[in-house]
Amino acid sequence: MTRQRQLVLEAVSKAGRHPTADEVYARVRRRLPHISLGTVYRNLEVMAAQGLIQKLEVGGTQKRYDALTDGHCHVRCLGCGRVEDAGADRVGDVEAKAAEAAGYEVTGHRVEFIGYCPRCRKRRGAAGPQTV
Amino acid sequence: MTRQRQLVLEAVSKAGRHPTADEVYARVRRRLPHISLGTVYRNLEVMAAQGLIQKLEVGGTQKRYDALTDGHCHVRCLGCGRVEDAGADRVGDVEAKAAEAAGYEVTGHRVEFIGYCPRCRKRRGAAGPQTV
DNA sequence: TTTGATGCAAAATATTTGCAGGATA
DNA sequence: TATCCTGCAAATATTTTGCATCAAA
Repeated sequence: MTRQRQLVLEAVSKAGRHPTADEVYARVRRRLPHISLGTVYRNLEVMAAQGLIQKLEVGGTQKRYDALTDGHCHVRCLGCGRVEDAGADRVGDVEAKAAEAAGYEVTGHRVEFIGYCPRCRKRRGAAGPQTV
Repeated sequence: MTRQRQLVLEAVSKAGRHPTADEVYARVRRRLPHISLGTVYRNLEVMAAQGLIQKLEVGGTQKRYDALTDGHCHVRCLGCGRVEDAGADRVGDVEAKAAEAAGYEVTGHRVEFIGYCPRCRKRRGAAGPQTV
């Protein structure tokens, strides 16, 4: 755990609203002006693999990172692209639950399951689940 | 509806498993060798805006396109990246429903709601929902 | 003739990687 | 010393855009 990695982790936690890599980069540079974007990406990748943070990929052109690693839901705004948390993991009536979240006008939702297809299940041994 | 657009639409339908833009490009080129990748992207964009197809953005580095425009669920393989359909729109017990789907070993799921945040709701008038 | 679509190439965006040097154990 | 990490720069990968031309209404 180098100083760089420590600061990247802190930035992801403190940035709050699911920062993108360049938001993390900007935040870390306030304290470590010479850190490189490559280092930020590498550390985000390493910590996501360790489960310290979560890689989101919720749509839009950039990936986002999250300090909360449980599988909670998100709301994404079609207007400005912001992503916010949206309640419990297990969802009953998804649309209704979503509507509660922060006054959003919900136009839809998307559920994606993640795992291994039959072919990949055979191919891999006891390897742990990869990051998303 | 030009011949190019027609063929792009056909390619998305026939490719079946949520093709990426370059898969669509490759497929259309079999019948129209001089079509450009730019044209493919432009037509995918136009048709997604019209609701003829759906832009998926389910994670990974590339966007995917789908001829089915209802909000069904997907399973994505962490090993090979493939994306498949996974049952009904409204999900009761998401993990269980997903497990049914095509023998996947499901390691998690992700729910994303899409819509407009309070600020953007104010800003926009009667404009229809944008594509995802 | 006006409008919109195309092909091509270049630009923009986001992320990854090679490499030489540096820090750490 | 051996190992892992860094900064920098260059390379990749994906998507978008400018522009001259083309096709159709």
